[in-house]
Amino acid sequence: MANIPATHSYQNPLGTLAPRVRFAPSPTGYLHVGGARTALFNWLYARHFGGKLVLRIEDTDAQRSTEEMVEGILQGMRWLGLDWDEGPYFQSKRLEMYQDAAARLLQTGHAYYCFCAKEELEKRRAIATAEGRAPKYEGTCRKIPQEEAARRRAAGETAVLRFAVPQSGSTGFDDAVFGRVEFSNSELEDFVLLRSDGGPTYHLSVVTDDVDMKISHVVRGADHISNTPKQVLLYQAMSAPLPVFAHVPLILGPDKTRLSKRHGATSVMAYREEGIVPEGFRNFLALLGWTPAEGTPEVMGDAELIRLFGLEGISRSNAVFDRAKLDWFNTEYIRNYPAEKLLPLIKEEWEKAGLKPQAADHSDDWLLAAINLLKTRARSLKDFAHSFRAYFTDDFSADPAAVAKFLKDETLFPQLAELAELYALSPEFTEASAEKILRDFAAGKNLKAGTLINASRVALTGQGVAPSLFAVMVLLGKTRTVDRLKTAGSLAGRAPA
RNA sequence: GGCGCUAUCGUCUAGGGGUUAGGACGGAAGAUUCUCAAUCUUCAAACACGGGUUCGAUUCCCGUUAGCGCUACCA
Repeated sequence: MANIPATHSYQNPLGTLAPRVRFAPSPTGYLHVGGARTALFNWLYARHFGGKLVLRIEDTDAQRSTEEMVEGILQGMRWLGLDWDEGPYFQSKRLEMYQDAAARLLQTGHAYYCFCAKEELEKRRAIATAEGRAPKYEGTCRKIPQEEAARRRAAGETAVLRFAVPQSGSTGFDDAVFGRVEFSNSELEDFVLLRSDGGPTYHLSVVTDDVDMKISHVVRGADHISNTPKQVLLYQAMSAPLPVFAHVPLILGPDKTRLSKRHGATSVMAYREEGIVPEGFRNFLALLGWTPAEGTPEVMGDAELIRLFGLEGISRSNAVFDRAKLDWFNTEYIRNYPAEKLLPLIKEEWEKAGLKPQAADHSDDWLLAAINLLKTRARSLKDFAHSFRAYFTDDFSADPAAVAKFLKDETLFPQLAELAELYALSPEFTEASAEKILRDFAAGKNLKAGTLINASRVALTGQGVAPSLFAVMVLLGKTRTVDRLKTAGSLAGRAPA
């Protein structure tokens, strides 16, 4: 703990040297944006303090959990570069432990068997709701003497195990983000610990595991605030020290409702598909609900994020997921990445688009030069396989809007062909020479150089937007430049000149 | 419905008893003229409402409203 910055308050109720945090997703869906942000915060916290991140898969709901989702979550974490130090542990493999914990709770009088039929409870709940009463379990079976309950169990009667919530007083905790949160015990119902099939429910498995795994800081979504008092009660019943709870506000869609499928991409892998670079996504996510000290630039790499991260910077209000800002982060990262780092990522995009790059000189160096020329204009990795396609293959088509804007005048085609001849004849082919030839040619024809430049750009790249034309020419090389200028007419959808 | 949490530009947020309420994204305008998705410059844009407390509230307190969360033999 020697290198903990003094600016960050650090308390560790478990007294372990460094914090132990966990990310505990339920594999009932892919790693979604909210889950990824929770994972990220835990990861940043662990890395900042040199602690451990435990990955735990909460798959006690056998109906809804699938192996495919487990793999999806792991994939998402790997893509985001969030490595964990322990696990993944699977709750489905720790069932005995929960049952032991439940047995102890029964023994110590903190739990009791409930024989009420599920259907009956549902009916009662429905009536209570209809009458405007709180649909809370009345504690009917709490009155059953222990011996009688044991007898009925032995006779084979099915039952769930419920936690006996204190009937008065209140339960609270000091949240690192929200401060003191207090709930009256009368608001809490005798929640189920063990289902009738003997499987644990969420509350039991979470706190049993968090205690067993010596989790010092529970950093999770704010949707768990209301669950926390039940868990606090469980810690107390188990005579275990409370961890620090830090609840993180939720991420909402643009309509301010909880982020969900109807807001588009919900799995983080969908962002990879869209050409988002992981570090950019991570940076964006980190700033949703957390702000470092004032004056820090928003673009921060891992090291900076880890150095600055702390629970005290977490906000208490929900944050709206702003796609435009994500895209901005993405462009920042792409432009600041060295081409060497971009190349493998871009190769994936080419593969996905079925594009086989034909480098002018067949070398990676050429590809890197091309990437360096283009990267300041990229918004997504996908651009390299789509709007930048013409740089990497001769098999491309023109953007109709660009043609309409710069290449609609038919008289341009013979001019471009003539210009192409000049280039073909020129012994020199540099940015300066290419520019001189074009400008001289334009002057001779009494044409505006800009008109010719713009037309050439479309002819060469199929796009209305590109880097400086002469840089593009040199990059493409003389042969391609000449060819494309000559065939501009067919590219524009007209008969070849 | 009950309980809990939250409330500063459209969005992410800084700030905090007296400020021209700051920044970033996005938007608008201009510059550049070889395009803009590049670059530079400029602009618009917020303290939810009502009561207190106070010399003074956006800031503290209470209420209202709104949003979100929880209210399962899901997690």
